Amino acid sequence: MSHVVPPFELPMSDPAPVERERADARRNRERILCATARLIDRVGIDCMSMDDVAAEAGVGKGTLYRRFGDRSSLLRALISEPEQAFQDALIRGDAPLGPGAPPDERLHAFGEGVLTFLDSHAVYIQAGERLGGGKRYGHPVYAFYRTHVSLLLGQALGETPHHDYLVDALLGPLSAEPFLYQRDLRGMSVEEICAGWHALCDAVLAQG
Amino acid sequence: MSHVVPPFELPMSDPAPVERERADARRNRERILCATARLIDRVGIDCMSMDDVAAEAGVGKGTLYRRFGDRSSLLRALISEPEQAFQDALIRGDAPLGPGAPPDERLHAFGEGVLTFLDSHAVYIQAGERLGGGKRYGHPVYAFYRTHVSLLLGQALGETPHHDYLVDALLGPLSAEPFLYQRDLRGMSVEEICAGWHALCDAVLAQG
DNA sequence: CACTATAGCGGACTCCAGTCCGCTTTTGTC
DNA sequence: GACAAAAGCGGACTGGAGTCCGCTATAGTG
Repeated sequence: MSHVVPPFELPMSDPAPVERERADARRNRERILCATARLIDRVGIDCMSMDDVAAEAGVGKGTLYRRFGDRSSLLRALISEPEQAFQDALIRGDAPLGPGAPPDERLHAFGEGVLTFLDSHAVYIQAGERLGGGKRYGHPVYAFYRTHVSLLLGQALGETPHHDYLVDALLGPLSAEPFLYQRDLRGMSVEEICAGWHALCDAVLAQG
Repeated sequence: MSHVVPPFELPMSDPAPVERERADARRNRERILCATARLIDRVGIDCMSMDDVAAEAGVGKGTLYRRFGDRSSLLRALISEPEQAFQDALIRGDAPLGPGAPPDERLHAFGEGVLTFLDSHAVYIQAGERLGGGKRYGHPVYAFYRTHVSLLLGQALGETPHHDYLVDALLGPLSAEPFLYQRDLRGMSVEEICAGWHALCDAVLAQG
């Protein structure tokens, strides 16, 4: 199962204790993730109840919740592998996404990367956030992105007033809800959305 | 005088209730709204269940839902009066919020107005959106704001590429979730948030 | 005032997320 | 291998959102 990943912590949020996983726990975790993917494929993300998942996986609800905490986290877990890969690419990957390119180029590459990621996965994130309730800003991924953009913007512009605000403003359109609105309700192509974000980014970069 | 808003109709969030309201319906609507306000005051917005509201108001749940559709709409209804007043001020109020001032000034005034409104009411909107699920972009209020900002930006800059995208990007930080994040999690004052938005707005205006 | 069509009403009901707690399996230790 | 502690397990249970449908009050008409 390519989407099954060990329960590591997200980078730089935790020193990662990583205890050994019991065999039955591992088996059930895999079953649950597979069952979730199967169910989403069969009935759609909105009609998939947690009871369904437990039944499909052949485990009890208690097990499901012990593992994944809530619906939101379960859906996140489904995409944790590509999410991790993207974060790695930001830190260790090739330029311009990774280190080596000038900060403004990296910033543009970052936005494009997030939007491409959203194109594949926004539906899961959005569905998770819907019932999770305001998860976005509290999620470690947001903190990670924020640090990254803050750093790049600082490198590009130096100390500027409203630095922090502009970081959030740049990240705003890179979240699932606005993306899905633009793509599905406004009918924009991913290229158009990317181009729009580049324009926003340029505006902010020019401002400094 | 290109910045004067032509007298065409902008979409309003609450199309006039053309039909006469039955006496019992009116009585119950008032009871429900009062009960909701009382309950929020007493137990807090998150602990207030719809059953509680119905019981406190002395009506059945059916009545509650017939009236207000869902929890999200009930919470919206609580602030519909000031919301309406703000929208009126945008169309018919004094400059710079209303017509008469140059578009860039009106844009700045709009942002400040929304943020001030959010400072009082974001909690209700956010609580509603949490269980409503992605209501923001589908809500008539968003369409109204969108039209308004689009018009002002168009007057200020003329036809520019990515016009629509930038409108959404400007509106992004003016929604409840980012606002509450900035105010309550990041500990920013409303003044700082306003100043940040002005900077964003200036960046976009300078870009054209 | 009597009549009737219809808007309004209420609460039992369904469905689902998330919790609780007693039972089972695993793992480390001797 | 025996044992105890710890980790894992499962499904009954709770509580709340939103629906359904038969009953009731209202307002318009003669």
